[in-house]
Amino acid sequence: MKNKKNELTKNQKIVLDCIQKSNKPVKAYSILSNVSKKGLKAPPQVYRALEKLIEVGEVHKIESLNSFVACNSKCIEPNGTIFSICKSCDQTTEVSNVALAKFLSDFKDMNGTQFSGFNLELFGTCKSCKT
Amino acid sequence: MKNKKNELTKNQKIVLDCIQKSNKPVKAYSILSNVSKKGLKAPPQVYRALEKLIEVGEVHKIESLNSFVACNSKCIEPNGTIFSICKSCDQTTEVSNVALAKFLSDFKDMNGTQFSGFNLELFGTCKSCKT
DNA sequence: AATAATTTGTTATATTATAACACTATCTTC
DNA sequence: GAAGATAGTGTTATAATATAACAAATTATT
Repeated sequence: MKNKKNELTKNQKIVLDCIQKSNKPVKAYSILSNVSKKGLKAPPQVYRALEKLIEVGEVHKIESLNSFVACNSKCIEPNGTIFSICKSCDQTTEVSNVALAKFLSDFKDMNGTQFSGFNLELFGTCKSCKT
Repeated sequence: MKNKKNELTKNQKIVLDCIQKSNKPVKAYSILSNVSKKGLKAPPQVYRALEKLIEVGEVHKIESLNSFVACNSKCIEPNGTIFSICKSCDQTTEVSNVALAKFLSDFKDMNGTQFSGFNLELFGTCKSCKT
């Protein structure tokens, strides 16, 4: 069942706020230490908020970094994520490329069945790390 | 520097063999318990073998499952991996689709720079889980 | 208000992964 | 084939990531 106004709860807001304020993917325990002053003192509190935020699409997990980012653009693809990740500094940005998103969404398996979701992580070197 | 014959070492062979015998991605600690009878008794022994096997391309890590699979096909793409993962049973297969691989390899960032690598995980429901 | 569902706070513990160090084996080159 | 370099091994300890389980509090529904 939903929240009355379909809004995020206190803890979920606190965690989301923390993630949004970072310009890089954040690790769960880093979130935990950042929000401990706001009353979230144990891992489950953070992980539960993360789970919900991911479910509603406000947050994505960067699997290869075990880290979390806020959804910036309002994703162009509801069933998939595309990230560009700097191998050197972990700076990560959500890639909004219509052609790529469409290619992936439309992609079918050998039996012609469409996949229900995808996650693409592109690795490279970011601008600041190149110089 | 390489091994004399450019071969895998004993521990690397043991770990690779264990992964190849599985029809699903295997977790590091599952490998550990499977190979303990062959003398690998501590996590670092497994993780070091995995690191090398990944480096030489014999094994890939499935990030969203924290698990490892053997490279079956000899990948069509040297710099990227594409997996199809069953959401229900974790059955995973490496996808060898030339068009998709080419699309991803050729994909460029906003500045026109090619990425150096990619990992794509496609989620769906496998044949046996559908029935 | 009574019930149901969700969220919270908390403790404990499971799971995944690496640091550090002493030692051994192999490779290189002279 | 000895000396130094490189890579792999065995081991202990611990770091980092994530979840189970349960009681209490909050919010929504009737």
